[in-house]
Amino acid sequence: MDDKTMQPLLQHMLCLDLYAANQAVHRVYKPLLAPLGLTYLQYLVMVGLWEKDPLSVSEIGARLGLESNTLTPMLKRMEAAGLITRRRDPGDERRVNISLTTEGDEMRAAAGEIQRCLMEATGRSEAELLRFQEDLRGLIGNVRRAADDG
Amino acid sequence: MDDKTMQPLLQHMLCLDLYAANQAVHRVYKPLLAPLGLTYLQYLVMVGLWEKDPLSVSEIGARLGLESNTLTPMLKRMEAAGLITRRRDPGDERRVNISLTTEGDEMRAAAGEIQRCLMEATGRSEAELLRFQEDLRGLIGNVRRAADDG
DNA sequence: AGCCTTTAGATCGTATACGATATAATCGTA
DNA sequence: TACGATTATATCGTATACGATCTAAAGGCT
Repeated sequence: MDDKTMQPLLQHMLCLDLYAANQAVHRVYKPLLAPLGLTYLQYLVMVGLWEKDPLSVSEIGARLGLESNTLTPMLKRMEAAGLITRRRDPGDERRVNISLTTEGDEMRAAAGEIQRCLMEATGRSEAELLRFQEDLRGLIGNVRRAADDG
Repeated sequence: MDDKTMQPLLQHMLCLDLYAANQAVHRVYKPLLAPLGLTYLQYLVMVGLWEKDPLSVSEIGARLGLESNTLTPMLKRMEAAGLITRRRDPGDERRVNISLTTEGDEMRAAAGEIQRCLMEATGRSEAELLRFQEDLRGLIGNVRRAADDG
């Protein structure tokens, strides 16, 4: 086994493909979200709020794998854009409840079409995507456990 | 079909899983790379240079899907850290050749072990990972084509 | 009640990302 | 050979990410 095979070749690295896949998906979303004035991450927050409203900052963080250091500035931008409101929870003053404004709620109508575009962009059937997603989630679980242990 | 099924549920969104997968891998790498003083992205650049040296900025960009607006500042940081050198190509003064310093080249030795840790973190066999990677690359290709067309 | 710990957000500094734009070098072609 | 188009990199502004640290509120325990 020579030097070449001992080192991680870029073309063999799964991490790079995950990086590239995420980037590619991000790039499909951007032009679809631009007319709504939403970034990719902001869209993911909106999807969460369309499911359940209100959500605390940490509840949003649990869904997206992010913490207040990333979320607080972004949520302030979304508040300034008139998409959401931020209010201290009366029952627990540590928590900040995030709610959709009327304007934010009305964007929900555009989301179905965006999701359809994404499905189509993958060139896969719904069944294929579900199988792939299941595989991906198993891998995520393993990697997260490894990160927490190590 | 009610409102709920018309909207993209967060738990069904593949994009979120790709986002989470990338994040999880990133988090496994970080502590492994910290002793080397490398960020995740800087590591990916180093891997490229361990394969071929020198590389131009755009050659690195083609491998990582990034452009000079991201790479130039990062490469300057790597230069300041003594990992690489940046020199204009004498044959084409538009190009900037990136080369490893002796210190940068010597880090190569640590890369094999890091790669092994990552493989292990996935909890998958090499064959399983290759199959998954092939699937992922197919999906990336489709999504990129969709992004370029649309 | 007093006090220690935990929890939820916020802040700061640094490092990606990327659209838009600028600049200089090279190329193509009339 | 002049000159518009293209190419390679750099710069700027804004938006993520995240480790480290701070503050305030809540919880637990004596």
